[in-house]
Amino acid sequence: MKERVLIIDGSSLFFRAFYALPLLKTKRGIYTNAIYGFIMMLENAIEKVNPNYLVVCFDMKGKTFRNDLYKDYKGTRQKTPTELEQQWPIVRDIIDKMNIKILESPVYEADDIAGTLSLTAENEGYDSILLTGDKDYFQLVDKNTQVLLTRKGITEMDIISVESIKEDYDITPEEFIDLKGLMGDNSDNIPGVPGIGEKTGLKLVREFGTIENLYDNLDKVTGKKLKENLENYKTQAFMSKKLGTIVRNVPLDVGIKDLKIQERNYEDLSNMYREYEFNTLLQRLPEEFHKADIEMISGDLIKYEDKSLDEVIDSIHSKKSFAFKFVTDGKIYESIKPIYLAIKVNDDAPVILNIDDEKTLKLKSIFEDENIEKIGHNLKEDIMILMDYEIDIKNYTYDSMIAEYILNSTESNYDINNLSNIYFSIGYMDLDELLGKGKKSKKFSEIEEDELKKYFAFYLNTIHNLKSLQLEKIKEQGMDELYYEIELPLVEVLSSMEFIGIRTKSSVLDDIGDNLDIKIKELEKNIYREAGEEFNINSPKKLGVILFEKLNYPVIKKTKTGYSTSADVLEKLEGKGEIINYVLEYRQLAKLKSTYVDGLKELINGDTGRIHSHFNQTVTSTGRISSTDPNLQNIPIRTDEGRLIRKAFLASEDCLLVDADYSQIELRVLASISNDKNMIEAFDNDDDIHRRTASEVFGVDFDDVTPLLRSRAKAVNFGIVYGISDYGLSQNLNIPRKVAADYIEKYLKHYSGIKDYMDNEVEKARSKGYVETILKRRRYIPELNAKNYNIRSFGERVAFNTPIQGSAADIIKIAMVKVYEALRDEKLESKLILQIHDELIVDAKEDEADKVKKLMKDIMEQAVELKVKLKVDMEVGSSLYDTK
DNA sequence: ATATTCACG
DNA sequence: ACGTACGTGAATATT
Repeated sequence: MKERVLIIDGSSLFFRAFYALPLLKTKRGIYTNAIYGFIMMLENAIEKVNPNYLVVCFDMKGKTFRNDLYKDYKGTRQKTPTELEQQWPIVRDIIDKMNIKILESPVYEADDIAGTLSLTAENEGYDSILLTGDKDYFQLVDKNTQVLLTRKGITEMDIISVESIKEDYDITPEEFIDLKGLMGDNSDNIPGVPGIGEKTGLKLVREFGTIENLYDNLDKVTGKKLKENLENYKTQAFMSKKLGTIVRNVPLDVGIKDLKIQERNYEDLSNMYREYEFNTLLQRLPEEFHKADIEMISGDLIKYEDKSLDEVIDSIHSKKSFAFKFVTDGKIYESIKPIYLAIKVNDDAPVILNIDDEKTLKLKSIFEDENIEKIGHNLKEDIMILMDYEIDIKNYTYDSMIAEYILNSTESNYDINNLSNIYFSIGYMDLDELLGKGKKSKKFSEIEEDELKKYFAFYLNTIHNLKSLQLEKIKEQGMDELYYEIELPLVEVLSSMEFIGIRTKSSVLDDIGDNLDIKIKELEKNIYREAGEEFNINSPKKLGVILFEKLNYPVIKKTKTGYSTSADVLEKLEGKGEIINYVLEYRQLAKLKSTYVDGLKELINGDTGRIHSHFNQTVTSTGRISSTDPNLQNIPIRTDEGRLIRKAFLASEDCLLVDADYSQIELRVLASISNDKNMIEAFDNDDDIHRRTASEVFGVDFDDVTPLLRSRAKAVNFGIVYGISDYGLSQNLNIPRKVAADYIEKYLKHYSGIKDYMDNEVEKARSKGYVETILKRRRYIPELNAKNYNIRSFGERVAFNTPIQGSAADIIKIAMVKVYEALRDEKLESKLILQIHDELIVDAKEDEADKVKKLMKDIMEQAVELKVKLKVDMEVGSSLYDTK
């Protein structure tokens, strides 16, 4: 039997796959339907044909020689949808990893290359099979050449041979060229002869064979109109035939022998199939390349060993690397004492040890050994525990939670079980499943030991399996610096901030609370009096009824469930009755009392007298840090009454708080990345940026800018960063929409670089699927492809806001790591304790304060080199109230 | 569990 | 013609 060559019309198959399947999307928001369909069709064809040689031909973008013949060739083609465009590089990558050759040409199309190869194959004594969704290929069929035509869906294919063509059409394969010359082709915009479709075309070809013969015998054609059209469109018919003829002598620098089927790169394929969630394809790979699944089935993934601490220590010394997790009883921050330590040394099965203070301290030298590598998941928890034992961890090189966050900052859950699902399409158990939820939840010490050990075996095995996958991706995406220089060292910085906390005096809060209570009671009375009845002021529903039904205030905005009573609505009703002001003030004070007085008091740690807020490194989609329990990043400052709360946050004994605040960091970042000359100049001059904006946008002299104009300009500056709309600005400033639109227009004229930047960034996001910060932190934006206008618009705003907010986050994170390291290296006792997005606060020993102040300012201003200077304002005081 | 409101950058 | 500014977390009411 002859050897077979399978020639794939890649472009045709790719389009076919895209439209045959629903728009599939990965958990990360990458579209994959065309890729998946393509690979499935490819695999099915390979299975069916069992070829010895294999090649994929693609069309390249842009004009081909056919456009020289006829300038409108393919002129009616629509622009490729971006959902498809994005899948293009990925499918090529997969074909590469399959070690299949890709052929393409800037002059010829895929069918010309395919036609040339099939002819070459025939001449050299092979059979060839052409896989395509395009009937034009029928002209290539002969006794050694068949076409595999994709039918509906992605699994069905028809075999087209000389015989089947004869049977179905009663013409020869070559005659398809003539048929096309007469019929034309809508999709390629080939004109043909008007009035001739498939039926007439076939009749003519059956009777006359070639177009040349047809025109030689035109008198024999029956039908007046038909004859007339043939006469009138003769040149067009011949040109159409030429356009429809597949070229079979394309110069190629490969022979059939070069297309021999090669061993695939299974390792890479398995990674890619996982990434794109092609589970069926993953299962078809040889066993060893979907190991986690196999491990799970065989139970290896949850298998642990029982060894003594000494045995584990010995093996760590010989292997120099281990994954670990401390198990504390109940929630980690309630009780910091570990009861178990799970350790997995290299490939060995995990060991889950019962542990106490003495045993933990026995490991001190190992954790502090620079030559022993430590890896884990959510290491912040573990580092805090180590800090409690005064163990100073060295050489931690991998945290799977952090790694996943920089690979995809929009994931909602970074638990180990979820990562296992994402990467290995297999899960074992959630923490909630192990401990139970709500009232019935258990502590770790109450869990049956085998169950607990299985869970942590799974935990550590998964960390181990994830490591190379994630680190390779990080490297590929150019994020090594972000990961190794910023995010990873930051884990220790946040551990320390959380561990140390901030001194908080509850008596100050008590006093403020008592004061608030009096005022709140008074306001309550006034509100009830105005309303003429008592009701729950805290219920927007009931308040709405009182205001908009009983008192007949005009309804300005509605929510999904009823009337909106938010502050911006109430402010528009101001001056129309005392009750509005009472409600606004009541709301403000009630918020202070419940969230900031009562809420904060609960969270002062009884042992330390300090608040240990949690700084989360994997929450925001832009790269910022978030703070919870309590949120120390939203302590009141904008109103005088709220600001008093800050008197409760104090420097430690014999200490001062040193507060360093980046001035206008987001606008500076914007000036730099947009390269807007005007805004850069403003910062170079050290101008008051809002004043300068006001002067330019409102056309007044710099010195004549009034406070009102300045504050409006300030709102415009903020609006721009957020992705402004005229409506949004008009609402914010309470001005007519037309006026707002005018402001924006003037703004973008003066800062034209910013306009260009916005457009470019959205375009980049559309073609790549993501945007990047200055440190290559990524955010994927699948919303840009949404059909819904609102969602898509959101995507556009996110596309240019994220690089700004995210780059600012990058900068302060760099500063945090450097400040932390400098304080440690200079052997200072002062500690970094807070970060509030553009602000760092150090609890400094009184005699170190000056040194700390200088060190912080220098580090922060030099954190990165932008096109504008970074400016930091410093304040020192005994409380957070005094530093502002 | 979800919606509303409001505190911050 | 559409519906409207980025990123968070906490308290409260309501389903």
